[in-house]
Amino acid sequence: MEIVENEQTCKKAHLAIQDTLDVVGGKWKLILISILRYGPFRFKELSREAGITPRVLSKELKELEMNGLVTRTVCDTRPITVEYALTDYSESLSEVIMAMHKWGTEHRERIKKEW
Amino acid sequence: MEIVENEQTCKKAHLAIQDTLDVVGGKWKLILISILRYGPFRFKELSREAGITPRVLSKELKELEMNGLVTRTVCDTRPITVEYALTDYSESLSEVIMAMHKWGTEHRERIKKEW
DNA sequence: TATATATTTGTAACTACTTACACAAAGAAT
DNA sequence: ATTCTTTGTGTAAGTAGTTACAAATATATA
Repeated sequence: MEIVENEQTCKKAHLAIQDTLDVVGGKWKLILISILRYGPFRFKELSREAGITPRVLSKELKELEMNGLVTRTVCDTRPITVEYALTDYSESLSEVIMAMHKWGTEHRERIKKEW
Repeated sequence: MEIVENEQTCKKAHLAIQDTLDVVGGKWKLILISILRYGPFRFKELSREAGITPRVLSKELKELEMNGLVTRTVCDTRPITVEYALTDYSESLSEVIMAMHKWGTEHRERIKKEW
């Protein structure tokens, strides 16, 4: 019985990871969220900061908006500008972001020391 | 000066995230690691458990091995079997894995309650 | 009138990722 | 001799992700 239970726990575990990846997986979403943690950005600023083409940025932001992680606000300026900001809900991702930030930093240090 | 400092911090932050994604980003690596946390798996078991084709599994495991996260052990059985296991270093990813596991679980709950 | 701005979208090309399928090795079982 | 096993690899085909480029919109400036 132990083995079966463990198997089911294992399956549940990676389904949970899968759920997360479905929302913030891919090449850009976590990068964009980590940038927006520093404040709202306009479309072009985000594009430049992340090094992402407008075509893809537009698609990624739409998906983040649909998942309730980002808001899109049209500003009444000439020409019109659009501001993207994180939602309160996106705060729930802070542990994920911080853990990845920490690991990336430490891993880079480790690689450096190897040589 | 504040703005410039903030800009640099922001850039550093998403470079760290990028470093992490370079190692464990993509569709499969975090899934595989989360499975291997339940113990060593043989090639075919991993393939079945993750729902990944042999062709891709082989490539992913090689990359994980190159980055010091997984070991590959050939067992002296007939026919030969190969066991894959996590390294000690992979333990450093536990915060990332656990944070994603937690978020995925809670996000699924949230979605369920919406309806 | 001509030009410039910011935020997209449309199209086509290109690259990367993933799958499907067959097959190789090497001994074991029938 | 034939078939089965596990762990892969090779090839080709298909799907998804990304880029480059042009253009639309609406308005301001020269």
